[in-house]
Amino acid sequence: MKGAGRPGGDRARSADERIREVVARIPSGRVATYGQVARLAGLPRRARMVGRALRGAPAGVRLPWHRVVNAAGYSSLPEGSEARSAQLERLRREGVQIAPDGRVALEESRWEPSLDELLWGPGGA
DNA sequence: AACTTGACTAATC
DNA sequence: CGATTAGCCAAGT
Repeated sequence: MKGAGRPGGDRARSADERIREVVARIPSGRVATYGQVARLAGLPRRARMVGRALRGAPAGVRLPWHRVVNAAGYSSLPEGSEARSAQLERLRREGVQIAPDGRVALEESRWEPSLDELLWGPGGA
């Protein structure tokens, strides 16, 4: 049969799936950047794909999407949008410091997964 | 099938 | 600091 494999190789889960897994591990009170998530998901330089994955994430899949901000420390959601304020609101509630202009204190709150944390997810045990 | 968009980013000017 | 450029690539037109 011809439909044996997924395009791009079936040795791994889909990119979207891996991205979601990474985002799901970001601890409360911490934030990660799109590029960082991409890298951790094994997709270096594909930051845009992270945004696409989150945007297309079904409502049923509850992910801490609000813990992902851009490399400059700002929400990448449209300025003035409800989603944007919701994101900052949630982060604030988790204890993340946010400047008056909406910039997240990346230097202080960036998630730096330890080796243990990384091995934790995929059937680590 | 060509072209544009976009929850991005790092480098350069 | 802001503007541009180049890299990236799935989806949408």
